[in-house]
Amino acid sequence: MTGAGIEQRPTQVQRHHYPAIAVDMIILTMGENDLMVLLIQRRGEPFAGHWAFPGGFVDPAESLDEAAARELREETTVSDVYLEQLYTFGEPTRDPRGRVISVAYFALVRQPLAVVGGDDATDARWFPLSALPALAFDHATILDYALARVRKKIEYTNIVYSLLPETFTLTELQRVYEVILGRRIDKRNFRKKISSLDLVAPTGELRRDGAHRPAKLYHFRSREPRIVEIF
Amino acid sequence: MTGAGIEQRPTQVQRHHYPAIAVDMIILTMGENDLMVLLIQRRGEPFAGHWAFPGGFVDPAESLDEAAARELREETTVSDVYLEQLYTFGEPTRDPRGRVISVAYFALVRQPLAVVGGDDATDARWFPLSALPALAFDHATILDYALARVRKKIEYTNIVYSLLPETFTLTELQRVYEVILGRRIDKRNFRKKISSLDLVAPTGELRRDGAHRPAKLYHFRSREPRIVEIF
DNA sequence: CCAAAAGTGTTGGTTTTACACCCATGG
DNA sequence: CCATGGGTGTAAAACCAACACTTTTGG
Repeated sequence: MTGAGIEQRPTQVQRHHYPAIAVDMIILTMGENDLMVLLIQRRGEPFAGHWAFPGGFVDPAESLDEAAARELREETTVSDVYLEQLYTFGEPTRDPRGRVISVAYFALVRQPLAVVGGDDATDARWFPLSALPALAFDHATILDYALARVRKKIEYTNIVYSLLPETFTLTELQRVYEVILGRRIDKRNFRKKISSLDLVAPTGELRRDGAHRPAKLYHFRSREPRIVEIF
Repeated sequence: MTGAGIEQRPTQVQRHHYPAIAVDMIILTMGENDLMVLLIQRRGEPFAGHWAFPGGFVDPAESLDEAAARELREETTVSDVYLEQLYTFGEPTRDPRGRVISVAYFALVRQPLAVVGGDDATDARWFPLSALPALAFDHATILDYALARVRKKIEYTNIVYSLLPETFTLTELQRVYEVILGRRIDKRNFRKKISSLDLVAPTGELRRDGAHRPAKLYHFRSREPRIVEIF
């Protein structure tokens, strides 16, 4: 054994054999019929041509949350983002170049957020979950974690606000739940539930689009994350 | 910016400015009227005399899970433990000696597990949550995370099995839920719920202790972690 | 006038909560 | 025979799931 107990940490932090620490960002948004995830195509080895989550190393003076927020800013224009630490992946062999421990974060962002042009023309694209390309490293596993977390969390918090624009229709709201939970929801039951929770309020506006009755627009009463039992 | 995108990792992992990676173990067990947490008293600075979670650095060749399991073995004799990664804490200043990123794990263990005599007479003790000593570093924050996770998780999984001996009474089982959730539960409703879930089965034995009707003993049908909606 | 999506209530079944007394034992 | 904790059922309320038609509009 190597000496248990935090009290046995060296007085000065040593300078070798330490793994590198990266953050990887699972950035999700709503597509038409699917969640979309932002991926970057790798040019060099290993995994050249495969797609990976945006991410990068943690700077010496920044916290993990700050590193994640920075990486997010570098990829998208942010507003009303929901950002949460997901899990830390540290298999010794997950990066063939050397030991890299990755603290994964997931972010839920509003759709119209343009992908920021990579500073070096890296090819960044949104992919629907139903048509993912080959992922680099252990990123397929990481994505599984992220989706499990989001599916669970959407049921007992109000974080859907981060996936919707300022105003939206109840049908659009319902669609978000259906896409993430992967099942149809009864329209009447859904509206009854939502209105009993006081999460949203009508703006008074209508949206008219197409040959049918216009839809009332709603907005979230609060865009702060909050625990609310929804399903 | 420092160069976004995982594809820009250096070909060889560099050897400096990397933080140290530790695991910290929040080891919980059932006490009489409270959850208990295992703590180790620090001798040296910083935080001399304060108490801290057991933990230590991650070895170059081991995964995070392996490091956590090793630290757990070094502190307790293990059997039927539930072990799960909790969260990663990486504030740059959380350890005054230098940057240490701590991947926290929590473990739920059976009570009679003796604390292994520290290899160097470190003072390790169980503390009830209601009477904690001063904690070192950011360990009070970490404990809050752990408790929130355990409280949530106990409601939708069967992980209580890890806190109870092979056989137990329904009253003992109920007590675990009451202590962790911090509220009283109606005995009849609790038994109705538990028996509807098929989590436990009677062994046929009775336990007689004291001047009252003996209690039927039960055991868990399965001691594998499983998702079960309990409350 | 037709097609399309928006909007709206009721009923039956299930689940949850509240609540009080008898049982078996040891001393 | 008494004190102790073990064990059991029922009724009301809340919640959830299933289900179909009318409204408003644009073309």
